[in-house]
Amino acid sequence: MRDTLGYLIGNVRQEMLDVLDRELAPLDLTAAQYIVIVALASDRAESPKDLCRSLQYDTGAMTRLLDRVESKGLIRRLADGEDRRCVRLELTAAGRELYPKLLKIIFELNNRARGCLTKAEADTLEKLLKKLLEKLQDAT
Amino acid sequence: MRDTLGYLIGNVRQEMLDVLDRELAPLDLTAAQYIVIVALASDRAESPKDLCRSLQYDTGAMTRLLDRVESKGLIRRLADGEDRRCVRLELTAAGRELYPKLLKIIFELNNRARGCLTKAEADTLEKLLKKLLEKLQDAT
DNA sequence: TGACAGATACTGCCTAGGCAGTATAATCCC
DNA sequence: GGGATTATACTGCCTAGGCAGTATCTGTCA
Repeated sequence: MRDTLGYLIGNVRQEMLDVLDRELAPLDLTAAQYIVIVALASDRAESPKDLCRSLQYDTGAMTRLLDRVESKGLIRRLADGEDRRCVRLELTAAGRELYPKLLKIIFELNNRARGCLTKAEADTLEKLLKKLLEKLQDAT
Repeated sequence: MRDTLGYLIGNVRQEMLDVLDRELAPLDLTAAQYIVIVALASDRAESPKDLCRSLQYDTGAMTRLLDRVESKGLIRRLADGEDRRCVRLELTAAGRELYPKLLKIIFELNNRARGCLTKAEADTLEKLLKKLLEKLQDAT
């Protein structure tokens, strides 16, 4: 039972998430909020719609997540000139300032995890996870 | 970024959790609740204390999780004769009935995941996840 | 014995995600 | 053009987990 892939993956994720939350705490950010900042800063999203799609996130949950990030003064909601249903998101100066720090944290967390294994093992793990993810998504 | 171990693991977990929730829905159970039933039925816990320890779960969250499971008539809270701070948990008949069905679901989910890979790959993945989990936990 | 430390379960308050329903806007199609 | 469908963001209600504080109980040790 404890050897189940689901069990192992769940626990590894929890360990990594704990580390991430600890790194983010001094910045007064949570793991969920950090993803929003990174997605906006790296130009991979500029609206709630984009975020929901790329993160496969519930739209209701996203509304509230953005409320929290906005109330911290890290993003702004603007009207979309083209489509009045949409909201356009913009990082504030404070939000932009966080980005390099967040990149550093991601980078170090990844290194820390990979450092638990040999280079060959880490590469193999990455390859197997990618394959598993792909096949699981296909099955849907 | 999307090649990060953390990102991959998070996504694989989400996919597996989605499948699990879909399997459990007909039984009117969630993933969190199913773990409680299995732990009690397999004699790996008989109190909130045991559950919190083995699942590394917050005691407040556990109280409320048990509330929900109890309100579904699957478990009972009893007084512990030895230590009056403690609560003893017991499956009801309805709770016990679920157990074999849950085992089947776990078994099939694990097979489904492993079936996405070759036998050798699945074994390697399991081994690497175990190693990673162990090292990460040591680092704490 | 009696104060004190620790354990146990619980509560309140926070973040977080999912689902269903709603209001508004855009688009499609007749 | 106008009605139906779809898209977008949002709200309410649910489950869920973490942290801090509390009441009660156990065990220790001075």
